[in-house]
Amino acid sequence: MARELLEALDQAGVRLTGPRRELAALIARRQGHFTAADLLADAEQRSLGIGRATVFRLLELLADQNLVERVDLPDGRHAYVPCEPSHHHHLVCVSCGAISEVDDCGIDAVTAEAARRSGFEIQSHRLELFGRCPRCQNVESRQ
Amino acid sequence: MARELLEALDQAGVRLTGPRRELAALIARRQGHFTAADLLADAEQRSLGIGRATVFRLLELLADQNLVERVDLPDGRHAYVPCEPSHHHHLVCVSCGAISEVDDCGIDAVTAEAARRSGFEIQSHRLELFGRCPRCQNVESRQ
DNA sequence: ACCAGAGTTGAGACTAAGTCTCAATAGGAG
DNA sequence: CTCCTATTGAGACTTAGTCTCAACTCTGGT
Repeated sequence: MARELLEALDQAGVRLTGPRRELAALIARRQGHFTAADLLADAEQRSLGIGRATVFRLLELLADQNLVERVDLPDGRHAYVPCEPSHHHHLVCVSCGAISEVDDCGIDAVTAEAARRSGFEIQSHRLELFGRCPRCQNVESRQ
Repeated sequence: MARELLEALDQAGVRLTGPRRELAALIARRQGHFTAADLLADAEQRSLGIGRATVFRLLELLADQNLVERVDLPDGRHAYVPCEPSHHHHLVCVSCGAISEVDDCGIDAVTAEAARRSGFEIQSHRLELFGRCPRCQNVESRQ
């Protein structure tokens, strides 16, 4: 998956530098969401000597390319989720942080209805679903 | 509207102190969303001598009572919206910040479908719609 | 293989957002 | 009115993110 990220960055016309390769690898080995601080900690732990600014800059780049999406967790923190560049939404497991992608199953009808009632011209929307993933449900029911 | 906030706080069993009354009034006179910094600036401008911590504490209280909802703006900032305590979503005008409430017109079907497909047990969701309110549409079309 | 120059980098200062602590204060129940 | 406790403001502190700048390193052209 690190490869995909790098290819997409290459497509975007930016340089494939050492730090970017390393960060791409770190992102790839993470599952579910992660925060900028997580990435920074990973890099630090491996003594990669990557600066704070570089991490934020890469995340911004990836977000611009829709390779990563910013998700606002219920507790107010910001997390990032590596994902497909197409429009979709996320299901976030509140126990383990696993992420599942959801495509637009009917949300457009909801936004259209809201637009009709309110008179707003809707430009974008954000839907985030929080719950427990199948694995965490199993773990809990076994206890 | 300040009165409603205070009554609700009273119901919640907390003290109706001076700072809380003043902040409630400030919130009431704001339209649309506002950030903690906005409130703080309001208070400062009027030399109310209200501390930063008090503002955040009140917002937390109000959020607990669902009298105010936290909205994550597209630019990543956190804003608050005074609103009805029932479950609903917000339409945010990206030009002027006006807020309109939207009740659940069909979103439950979407979450149910997402749950079915993914196996997640969905506990909560957040839907935010961004666009231009009727007034801002008019203003722009007149220019 | 080399070079030049533009894009990128890390360090660290800086800002903004939010939390925490603690002594002083002020609601409000009785 | 009194007393107890919730609440307060100040300010230190933490965390998230941005900015600047000199040094470095990709990469396309030769």
